[in-house]
Amino acid sequence: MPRAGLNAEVLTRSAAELADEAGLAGITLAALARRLHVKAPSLYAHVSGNRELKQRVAVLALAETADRVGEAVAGLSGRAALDALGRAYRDYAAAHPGRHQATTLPLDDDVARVSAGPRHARLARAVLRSYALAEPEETHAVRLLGATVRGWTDLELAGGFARSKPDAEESWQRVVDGLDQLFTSWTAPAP
Amino acid sequence: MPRAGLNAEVLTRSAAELADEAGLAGITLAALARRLHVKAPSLYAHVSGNRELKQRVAVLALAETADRVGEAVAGLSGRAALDALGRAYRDYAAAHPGRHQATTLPLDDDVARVSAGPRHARLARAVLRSYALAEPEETHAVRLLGATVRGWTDLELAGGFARSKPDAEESWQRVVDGLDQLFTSWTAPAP
DNA sequence: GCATTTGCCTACGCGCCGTAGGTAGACGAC
DNA sequence: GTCGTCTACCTACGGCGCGTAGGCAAATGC
Repeated sequence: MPRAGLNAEVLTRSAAELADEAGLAGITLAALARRLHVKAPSLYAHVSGNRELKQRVAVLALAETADRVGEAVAGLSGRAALDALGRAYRDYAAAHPGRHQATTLPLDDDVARVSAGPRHARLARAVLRSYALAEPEETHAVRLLGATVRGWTDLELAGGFARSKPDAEESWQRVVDGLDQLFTSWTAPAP
Repeated sequence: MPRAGLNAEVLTRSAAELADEAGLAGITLAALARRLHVKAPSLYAHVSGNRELKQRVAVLALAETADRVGEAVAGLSGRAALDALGRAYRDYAAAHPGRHQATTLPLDDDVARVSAGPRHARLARAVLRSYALAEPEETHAVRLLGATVRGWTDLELAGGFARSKPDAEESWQRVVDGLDQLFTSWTAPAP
């Protein structure tokens, strides 16, 4: 029998494709083995099990989104940067629903440490830089932006906007307008 | 053997407790049967299977949150209503993480129709009424509010704010300030 | 008190998980 | 080149959750 040339990297990429086709729950050692024309127990030589596999997909997805967001916002500031950042997240989730779902898994601490999570925070901060908010206000703004983009993406992916009237895209533009306006006039807390 | 007095209602409540203790994936016919001191196949007399069980928990959770939010915002308007609405969601998710998670399941169309989903939309609309936005701007604002609250809740539950410096509560207050300010000065789109 | 309905049971087959232990391909030593 | 050694992949197995089939006994109707 020839060797299949497996390793954790190949398994992770294949598992990510599986997730995009069949959802996060579709990440299964058995399904992965079928896809790679290998028997399931062989996979345990490369990953410790189902849990690790999913975490690896999550880490991959976080890195890929960070890459895309980074490219999307490069050279932009203000409203255009907000739009580009949100759009990058939305587009990635639409193109790779399974990976996006993996993104919402709670990561083990040691995994989280090597993930692109902090990069996402830095990207949001970079986008907000043009609004020149002083700390701790910038952190509050980063959190608002993060929550809104994430919530929007999840709702859109779940079809929450598909059945009601105004187009999701139209609403998105107004939301970006709103956030831009808000960050522009963001003030320190009332005493 | 005495009868256990099971029905779909009892099963759903028990499954919801199970979810809060062990996560959404902890909703298992086998675990539910153990908890009810019954054998697993007996449960199929009351629910069609695992999928229906989870959907029932989701419907229950949606109804419970809508109840809480409704009580929380009663008699309030403006910033206080925004704060109360968000807090009701956050508190519910913190107290019932499994049920909250169930809330994010995509529901079958017929299940969605009998769920409290529309009630949530009406509550958001009611909270925004005091800002007197004309359509379609109110719808955009409802979506922004929904996305932000949902994203915030998920991030907080996932521990996203626990490891970094400013308190989640402090940020939340500033976010509510921001949303209040935004909705107050919300304008029609530039031509 | 008997028939029917209904609730819970045992028995079973399937699929996925993860472990144990075996075998054969790749690879360096000489 | 042949001989270990390592490593990649294998078969075999036990465990558990799902869901179906079919049986018996408790509740219910007449």
